[in-house]
Amino acid sequence: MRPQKIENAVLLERLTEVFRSKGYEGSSLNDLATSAGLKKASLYHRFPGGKEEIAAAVLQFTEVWSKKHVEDIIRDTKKPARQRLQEVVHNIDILYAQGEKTCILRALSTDTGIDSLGELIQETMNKWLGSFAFFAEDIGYTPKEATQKATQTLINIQGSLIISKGLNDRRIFKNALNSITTLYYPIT
Amino acid sequence: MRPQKIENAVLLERLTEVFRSKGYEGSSLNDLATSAGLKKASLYHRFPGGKEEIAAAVLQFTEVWSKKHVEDIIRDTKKPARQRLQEVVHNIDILYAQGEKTCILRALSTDTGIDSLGELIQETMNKWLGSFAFFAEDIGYTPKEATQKATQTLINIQGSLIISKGLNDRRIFKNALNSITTLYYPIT
DNA sequence: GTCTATAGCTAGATAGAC
DNA sequence: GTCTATCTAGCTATAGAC
Repeated sequence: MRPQKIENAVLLERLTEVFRSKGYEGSSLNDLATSAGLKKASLYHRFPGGKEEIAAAVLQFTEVWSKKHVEDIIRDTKKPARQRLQEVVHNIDILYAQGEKTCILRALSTDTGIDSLGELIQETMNKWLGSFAFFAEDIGYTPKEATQKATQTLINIQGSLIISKGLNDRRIFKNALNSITTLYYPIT
Repeated sequence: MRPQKIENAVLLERLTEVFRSKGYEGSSLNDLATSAGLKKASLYHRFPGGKEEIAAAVLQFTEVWSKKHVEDIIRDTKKPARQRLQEVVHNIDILYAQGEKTCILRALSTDTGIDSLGELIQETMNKWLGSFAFFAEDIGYTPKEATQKATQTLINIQGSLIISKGLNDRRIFKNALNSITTLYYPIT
């Protein structure tokens, strides 16, 4: 029972970064271990299920982050609506480092062929969708409109991240983030 | 000088499918060779540069496809504008198999670390962007508006592919494709 | 809990027969 | 041009010392 060299939250953050930038197959256990500041065997001690379990843990960690920085904020009806949206958009901006970093859900959605990962991805995406739809209904849109706006929000985020990186122009991500606000509060 | 077992275009189509579904690192040379109906060594004969050259060839093949099925059509001012847009949207629907298949540009944009691939991806995305912007200007939008609409078009396509797959709901892709038309021809 | 050492395998890549 | 056979390096994963 030695002391843990790296705290769990920090460990998961570091592991997330590796998967994010290299994808599932592109991230070797050596990559993961090195970035974490541990040796391969130590990673296996923490995650006996190996790479698959690490990826699952990373996705669960993402879900926890999302609950705190997206869901809980946007559903907190005690705060003014506009402020809630603004805060969440700001957190998303930080999450993706102004468009520099890709989405972990996307990075782990290709290849693999591991069903459990797909389910975790779907779970988190659904929670984002539900949260934005809740928000839209809260400020007066019909359920149908709300779902449409929430869907468009996710599309704008994911799409702009890809186009931003592909065209190597981070302004595209920035503009897309701004467009989220006008999606809910149109300039008439 | 034996006869070629598989024609070049067919070969590239098959190789594209592998990279598309498994990504760069996730696609082994055995995967690629098997799907192509050749042995590894034969692939090396066709692509001496190995996996990297195969990926580059696949991206160039994509560029040729795009010129024929997107650029040339949407820029053909002899045809009515609405019809051109409709044809291109239809081709995109087929390209992504109604949202079932991912984008090869996206699949090859993660990991790798091979600069030349990123440049090819950027090239193709830029051509799509330029084509849709040309179209928007052609039907009366200002250059600035045109660029915005073209960008939003690419965002909607890429974003809806990801969200569609992530939430396992192909209607999201279908709706996004429909929204492209209203983006250029708003229902006032 | 972390480490070194290593097993067993598959990856990308090449040599040479036909 | 395609194939079988093979090399080496890197992969995932485990055993066992501390």
